[in-house]
Amino acid sequence: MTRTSIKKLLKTRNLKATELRMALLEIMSNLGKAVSYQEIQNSLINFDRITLYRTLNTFIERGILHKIILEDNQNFYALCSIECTTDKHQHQHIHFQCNQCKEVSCLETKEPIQLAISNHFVDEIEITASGLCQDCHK
Amino acid sequence: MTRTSIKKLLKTRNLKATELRMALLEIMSNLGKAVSYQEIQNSLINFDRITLYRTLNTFIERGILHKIILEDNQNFYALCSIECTTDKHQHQHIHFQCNQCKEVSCLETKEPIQLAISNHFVDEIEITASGLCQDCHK
DNA sequence: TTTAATTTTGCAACAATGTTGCGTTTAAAA
DNA sequence: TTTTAAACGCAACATTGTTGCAAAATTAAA
Repeated sequence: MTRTSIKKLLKTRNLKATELRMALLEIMSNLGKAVSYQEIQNSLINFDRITLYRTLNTFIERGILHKIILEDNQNFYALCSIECTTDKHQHQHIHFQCNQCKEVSCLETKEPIQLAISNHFVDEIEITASGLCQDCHK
Repeated sequence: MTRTSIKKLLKTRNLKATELRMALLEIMSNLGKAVSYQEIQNSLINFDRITLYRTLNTFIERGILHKIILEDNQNFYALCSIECTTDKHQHQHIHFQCNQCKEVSCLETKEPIQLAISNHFVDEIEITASGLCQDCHK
């Protein structure tokens, strides 16, 4: 994403284009993958961690980012597809972490994920898988 | 579980029957559901939190408990079915959290959960669902 | 029952992250 | 340029994760 398109995105979500917000979205879009909280912190320079904390939450609320929670309690963040809105995240994908390179990717599914559980009224489903990615599988 | 059967369980996993371990397993088996870390702490009296931390990890390593990680980074813990061993957790179930009463339950699936992702070699799958449980659905 | 060996505990100490309040600063509209 | 609502940055505190190590407890053996 260019700086201009990032500004546009922020405007559509009624958010001001502040320095940290711009920097965060530039990093996320440049990396083009799910990014761990650690990696986000390491990529930013001269930032305030409380502001980052609030920025991440704001972006999640406004449907710009989604959070991926993995086994070791490490949080990853990924850009939402354009369909996400302030009201609701619309993800039809699986989160996959490679056990070797530790990269996390969002894998789109062709068909909506369905899950019927007797006596339970399912609203949201989250699927996380781990194993080896193509690059790490010899 | 009776205190005797808890002691037996610990022995099969080569663990000494210490006070906190007994108390923790009594709580877990009495409640008979997935329990949040908070709730565990609140149910215990006069305990050392580092010991609890290590006890939980030990139990997970030895296949006595499994950890359930939910969206808000709240960890729940549940007793493993008898099939879990030191080497590997053998869970074929879905973790469901009710959005209203916040209870978490482990729902067994009749058939093994399968998931094929092109170019990815899936080892483990974790499925978390949220919605309303039977009691909260009017 | 007492002893011995090993495990486990409990404390200190530190790190990382979550969370809120509030005065100051900034972005963006007027 | 001025204005104003939004956002920041700092203080302050809470929770949880994590390791090392000496003391205590459990268990098996004598």
